Amino acid sequence: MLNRVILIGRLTWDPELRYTPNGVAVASFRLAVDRPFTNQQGEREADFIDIVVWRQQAENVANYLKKGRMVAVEGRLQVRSYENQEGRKVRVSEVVADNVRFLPTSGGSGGPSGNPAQEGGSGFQNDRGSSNDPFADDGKPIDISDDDLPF
Amino acid sequence: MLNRVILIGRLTWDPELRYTPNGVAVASFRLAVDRPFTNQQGEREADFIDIVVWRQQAENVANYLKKGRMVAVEGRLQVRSYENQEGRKVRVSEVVADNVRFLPTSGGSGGPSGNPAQEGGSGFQNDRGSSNDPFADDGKPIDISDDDLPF
Amino acid sequence: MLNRVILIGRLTWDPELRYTPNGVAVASFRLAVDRPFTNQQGEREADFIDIVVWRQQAENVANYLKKGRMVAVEGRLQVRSYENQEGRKVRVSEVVADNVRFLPTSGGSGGPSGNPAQEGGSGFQNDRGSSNDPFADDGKPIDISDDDLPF
Amino acid sequence: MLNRVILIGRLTWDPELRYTPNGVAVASFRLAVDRPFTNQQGEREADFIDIVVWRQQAENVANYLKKGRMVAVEGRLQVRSYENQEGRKVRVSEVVADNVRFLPTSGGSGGPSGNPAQEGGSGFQNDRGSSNDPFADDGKPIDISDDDLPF
DNA sequence: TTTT
DNA sequence: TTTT
Repeated sequence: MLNRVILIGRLTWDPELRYTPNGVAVASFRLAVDRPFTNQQGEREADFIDIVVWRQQAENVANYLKKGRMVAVEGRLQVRSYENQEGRKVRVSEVVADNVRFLPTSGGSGGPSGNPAQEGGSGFQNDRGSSNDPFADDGKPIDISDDDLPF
Repeated sequence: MLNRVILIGRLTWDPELRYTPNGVAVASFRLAVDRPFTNQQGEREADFIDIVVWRQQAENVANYLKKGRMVAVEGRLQVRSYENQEGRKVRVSEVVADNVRFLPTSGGSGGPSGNPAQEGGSGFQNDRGSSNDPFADDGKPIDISDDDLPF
Repeated sequence: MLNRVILIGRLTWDPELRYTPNGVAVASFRLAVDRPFTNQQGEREADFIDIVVWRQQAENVANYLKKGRMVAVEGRLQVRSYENQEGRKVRVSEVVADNVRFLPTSGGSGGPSGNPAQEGGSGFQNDRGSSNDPFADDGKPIDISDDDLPF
Repeated sequence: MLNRVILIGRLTWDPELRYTPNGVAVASFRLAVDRPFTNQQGEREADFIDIVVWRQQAENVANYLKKGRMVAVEGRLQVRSYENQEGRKVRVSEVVADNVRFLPTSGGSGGPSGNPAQEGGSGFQNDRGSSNDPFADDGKPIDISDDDLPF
């Protein structure tokens, strides 16, 4: 009923382009997506996720993406099932993308491109002037309080 | 019951950092998120979306992000409502982020960082070899066919 | 560059259907989406989020949805800005839906429809047989261990 | 770097509950998620997606969910890889859920629970009154026009 | 075959 | 093993 996947990761190798008998382009590539935590050995692992993309975006992917490039992918998770030569059922999972956004691969301006290590917050209170709400397009002074804490 | 927002965009100005009376850090910034289509004048518009982030990530955002930097944001859409000085009800919408990923801002290696213009596909069929399924880790030859077209 | 919103909530009133001068249908409704936590008074609040949907789905929404019905909505967050009669800039946020799924409103079979209260886990270990991986379609015995803990 | 999956589907069988050696609960189940289109034979297929959930939510899932129940799942897509007894590399994909919402299974009030069939829109223009913007909490009359069409 |  |  609803099936949505959004990923940001890097291509583990160059994309592969093929065509259906009717001439419809389909590109496939594998994405390394870093896990948000480290394992018990303190190493950061990744999930290696197969992506399929069709038609014009397949051509773009094949023409412009290379191993190591970073992309954002939107799509749905598809699971295909078949029997292999030994009669074993094999399940293949892949993300069928309807949107692949090419992202810059290494930063030029503006500081580090990765997230900084998690360090402790200062805990000091900001002594600021009249308006506490940077989004207020209206006169009301809104004081932020610990009531607003979302977690 | 379920409320999930995922955005990629650029900061329209430097983030602002404040603290609650209890010393909890909260950062806010505005994101320009390009729309996926052009308007009737052929111009690409953007949505300007306010983001709020708390605690350690607020400190990181304030320390490392600047106007123009690109980020991926995950969070929930929050709508607050209040009466302004003229007694009008004002609604404020913002994304309360639980995850802000810093992205590289401009590409070095590996080709263009934006998506290429949408041009027509070739329509020619690929003369491909033995394996039709780039993901197959098994012997079965799978022919892609137009049956697999997802849209 | 990427803008995706996914919501599950209930309509706060019946949808409203209108048409553009060119006869294109557009439906709008407001969704109450419960927050995932309670406020400091122990009450569960909700975000009230405006949804817009176009064309055929607008007609379906107008024909079949009523106040109180539960839906899943996929779309993008749009922020429009204009000046009101007093010359104040007003920002309007809404989710432009490309997919509205109608969900059953109250449970028949199979137990409670809401989530149960959070109670403590038992902590007892399961004494089971050979295969530890319910998804294994292969012979390898996979032992789950605390290494697999994702959080 | 970013890995988010959101699904709505039905359990294909009762969930299975296990515990790690340290007594941490882990539940697993399979979800049938209908595809948004029909295949060339006009049949609606589904993807069968494995879900894993940990700790307290695992206990809740095991206690309250049964085959056929509808749920919304939020999580990340995980791909594990191992060698089976024949020395073949097997890849296992599953969604590690951090949020499982129980949904009502069959509708009581309020009309049909599935989406209606896609029929043609009327194309007639609405003869509407004073307010054009159902969301306007302000004086400005906003005329919707075909410029607003998002797709 | 596994990205940075 | 495959939901409605």
